[in-house]
Amino acid sequence: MREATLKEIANRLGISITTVSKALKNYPDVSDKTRKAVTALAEELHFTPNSFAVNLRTKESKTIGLIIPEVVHHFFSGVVNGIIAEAEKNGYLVIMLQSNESLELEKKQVALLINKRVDGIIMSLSNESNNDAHIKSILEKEIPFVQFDKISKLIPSSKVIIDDQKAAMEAVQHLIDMGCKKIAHIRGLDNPQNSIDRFIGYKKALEKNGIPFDSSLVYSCKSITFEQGVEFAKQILEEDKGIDGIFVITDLVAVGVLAHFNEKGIQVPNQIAVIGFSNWLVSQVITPKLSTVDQPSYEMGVAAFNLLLEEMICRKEQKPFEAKTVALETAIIARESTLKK
Amino acid sequence: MREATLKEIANRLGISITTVSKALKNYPDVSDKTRKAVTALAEELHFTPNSFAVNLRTKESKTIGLIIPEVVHHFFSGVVNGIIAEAEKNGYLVIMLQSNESLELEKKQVALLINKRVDGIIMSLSNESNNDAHIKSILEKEIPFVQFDKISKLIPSSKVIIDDQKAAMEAVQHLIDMGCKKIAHIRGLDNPQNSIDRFIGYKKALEKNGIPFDSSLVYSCKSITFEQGVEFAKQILEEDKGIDGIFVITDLVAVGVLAHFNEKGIQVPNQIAVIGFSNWLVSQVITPKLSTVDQPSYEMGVAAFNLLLEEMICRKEQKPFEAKTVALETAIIARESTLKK
DNA sequence: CTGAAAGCGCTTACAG
DNA sequence: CTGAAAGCGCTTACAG
Repeated sequence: MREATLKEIANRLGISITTVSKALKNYPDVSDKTRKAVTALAEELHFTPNSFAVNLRTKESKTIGLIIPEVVHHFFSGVVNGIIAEAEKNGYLVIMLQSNESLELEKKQVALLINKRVDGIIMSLSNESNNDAHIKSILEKEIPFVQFDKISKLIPSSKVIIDDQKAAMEAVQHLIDMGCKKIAHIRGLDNPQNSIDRFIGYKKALEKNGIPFDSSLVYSCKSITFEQGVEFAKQILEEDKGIDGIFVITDLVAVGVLAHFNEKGIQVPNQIAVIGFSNWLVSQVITPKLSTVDQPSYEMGVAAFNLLLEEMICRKEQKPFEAKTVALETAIIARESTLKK
Repeated sequence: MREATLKEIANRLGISITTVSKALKNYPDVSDKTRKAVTALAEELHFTPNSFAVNLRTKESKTIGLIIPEVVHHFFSGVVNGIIAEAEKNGYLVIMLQSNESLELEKKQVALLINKRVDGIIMSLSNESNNDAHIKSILEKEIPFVQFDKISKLIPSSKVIIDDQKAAMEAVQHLIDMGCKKIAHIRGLDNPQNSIDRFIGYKKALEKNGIPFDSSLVYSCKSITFEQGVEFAKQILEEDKGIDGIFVITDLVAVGVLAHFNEKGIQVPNQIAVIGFSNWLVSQVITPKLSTVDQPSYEMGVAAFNLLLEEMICRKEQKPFEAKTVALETAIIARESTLKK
């Protein structure tokens, strides 16, 4: 089946392509009669404008690029949802790419998106990535660009983040409010900013409550896994330091802690309370249900797209654009693992 | 920064656009000297062909569309990974859209992709979707089309599936092998093919083992949720029919069953064994660890893209194309919830 | 109110 | 080996 074109409609109606185009775009300088004839025939032929031609003329693709380290994480799929939905609402489609935490791949993918001439790029950096040339090339070409979650502070673009320090402080405060006196922290890897910030938040909360910081109560993950949680739980029981609350870097690890405590018959939260971070699905279906910090992933996606849209509009209208950083609110979700009876 | 064009290169070098184009595309009828001059200048100017113009000329976008019900599911993110990676390897980019299980949205999204003139579409249907007009319109326009996972048999397109009947049979056989005598099935919604096939597999396994089918042992989900699993677990205990094994449509629901059994002190698997389907992350971190059926999600994505590529090539070369169905192997993952002591 | 014309940036059949 | 020309399908400034 051949696709209908403006030309075909024009020929059939014995009018010019110009007039057909105007009629379909509701330009005011077309007679009602002509407009009706055109729209009727367009409908009949299932005419839709050839987007390749439109792109070429308007120099816009109404498509944006999205690069993330991995969708598999529950958090990222939430963000992806938000971006795609908000983009669709605004007439944009989203090309998705995954760097799999590889700087090499990430560079190639940025080049692909630039060649594709997407109208903008949203990105969460791979762990290896920082202020590299490929990112600079985006900014140099003045392609609208937004970073989210795993960002580089060195790159002057709009950003969407959460306040990890504050969120961690609130989590630890929650444990304190529940009556915990000796609170351990299972922290993340050394490098990532959010791991560092959550650790700082933990310390600040202790300080604020006049609890002395004790570095022997901090356990550093070698990997972010269920098994790592089991291991530290075991260690904590063996050491028997009187710990009565644990703030864990992320839910997956916290679930490992709970699994071991369950096995050993430790009463959670009455003997030891546990709070995680991220509000994964798994935290709601584990027994006891895990208290955690909710990151608004969908909203993060929405915010990221809207920042991008703002920049795309500014660039198009040749107006000055100033990068913004949006920090989204997190929320403590108190469930069984901290609500003492 | 203005983008370099063929015209600019031609002007600077005092040759024709035609020759520049040919030189860059390694046509044989260009002198070595000219070719070198062209490639050198192209490099210097960071020339990349304007993809909008290329699309218009070649009538190809080197972009495919992907519609899935939800990325949040661990299974779908695996498939998405596979599709994106394999597409990238072959020079294609992927526009992703989510139907959120809404037929309405799905229809709009198909229209968006058609208007966008993607080179092909890969899709997993929403639960409400079947042999609807929007799908037919894809086939009528001869847009290469591949279905995966949640497919409609009525639609004559290539498909990538698992053999749900066989997988379900194996799951139930596993329960029987573990000594279960009275096996219940918590089945999925009425419409989806995989829900139907798993139910058929359940019946076949019983039949094969000479166990009479008892429709009162089949529980039909109204929604695929944790809560639904809790509810049926409660009902099963109340009815007290002597059920000693349950095959559950998917892990999320199975986890709900386990949660309720844990709460009531039911010994799993010794009193009642439970097996799920899909091998979600959550099934490995729950106590007891959930036995399940592993679906090869990444491989499914790779296979789906390759089937699509095959069709895209055939269409382009105007060769006849015949739809194929690829069925991937599943595997029983036996964990604590079925391994009786 | 209508339409001829230029042009977006490329590709390719054709002539020389 | 090189290039003029047509054309992909649209948009829009301009003339009438």
